[in-house]
Amino acid sequence: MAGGPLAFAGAGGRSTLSSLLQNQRPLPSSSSSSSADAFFLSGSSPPFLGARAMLSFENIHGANGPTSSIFRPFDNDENGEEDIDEFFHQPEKKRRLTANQVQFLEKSFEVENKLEPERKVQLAKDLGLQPRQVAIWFQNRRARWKTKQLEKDYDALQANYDALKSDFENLLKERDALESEVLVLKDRLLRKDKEESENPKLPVVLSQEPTEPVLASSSDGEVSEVPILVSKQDDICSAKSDIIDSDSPHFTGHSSHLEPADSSYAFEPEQSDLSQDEEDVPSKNFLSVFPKLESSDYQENPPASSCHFGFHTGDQDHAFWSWSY
DNA sequence: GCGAATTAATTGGTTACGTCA
DNA sequence: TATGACGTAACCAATTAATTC
Repeated sequence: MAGGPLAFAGAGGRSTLSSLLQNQRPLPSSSSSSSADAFFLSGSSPPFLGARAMLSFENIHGANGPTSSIFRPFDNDENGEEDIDEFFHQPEKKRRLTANQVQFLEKSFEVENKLEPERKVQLAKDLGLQPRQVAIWFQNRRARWKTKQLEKDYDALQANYDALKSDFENLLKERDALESEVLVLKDRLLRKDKEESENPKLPVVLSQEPTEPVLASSSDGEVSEVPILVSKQDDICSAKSDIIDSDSPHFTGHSSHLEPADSSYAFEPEQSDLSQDEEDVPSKNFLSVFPKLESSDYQENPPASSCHFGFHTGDQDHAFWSWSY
């Protein structure tokens, strides 16, 4: 950002001798004796060359009317001293650049918004301006460009923010919907558990001797296999829900029937499960339990049916295996 | 005539570079 | 040769003031 040797010259307000020499605008308020001294002592071009050059350009392009009397003294040596004095008391008027000058500068700015010294001099020459004026124009033009750029950036950021906000709100709505769905499903499971607990059949099946429940008799004495299997699977599902939701009041009761092989890790999600989507959490969590359980003696006797969960139930293992087949 | 917007120019500060002791 | 002081130029942000609308 800092100015290098290739940067353009004379834009600063530093009160060095060279900058004073470059200061071509003897405004009444700023025309100090130092600048005048610099002018007279240096013996170089008058510090008013800028305005003069501007007017000369205007004369060339016929933009701003007749030549100002200000510059007659510099063109006429006859009464120069008197006119110089008149010049010093002439109020300086800021002249706007002509449309042609601005257009030329704009095109140049589009090519490169930094101004090398050679380019500055060339532009000044082409436009009939002081190099300092060209430098100032580029400086102001960069400032305007930066302001517009900031506005653009702000708009872009605002749009980005709005889009993200909208996405976030949609996600919140989606989350709320999913939470509602989870509540409905939980409620359904609880009701199911309640119905099962009120129905004496199902708990009895699980608490019976292993060999008997396989083909348990119904209350009317008929042997029925299918209903029992279905009931057991339903019960497993209930257990599943209890595992998921250990806060459930039914959890303790069922845990006596479906005691995990090793409770120290049975409810511990596998590492890989931690990164899973929360979608369908219950089933995933539920399934994630059983690979752990496989590490027990269950692994030595691979099940033939999906109902073999390998719960470490001690003597009751027989009941499961019998039931499984 | 007046106020707002635009813009040329100034001011003051910072930084990079060259020179010199 | 390395280094610090100094001068110079370029740059920027903020501001002023003339001009235009």
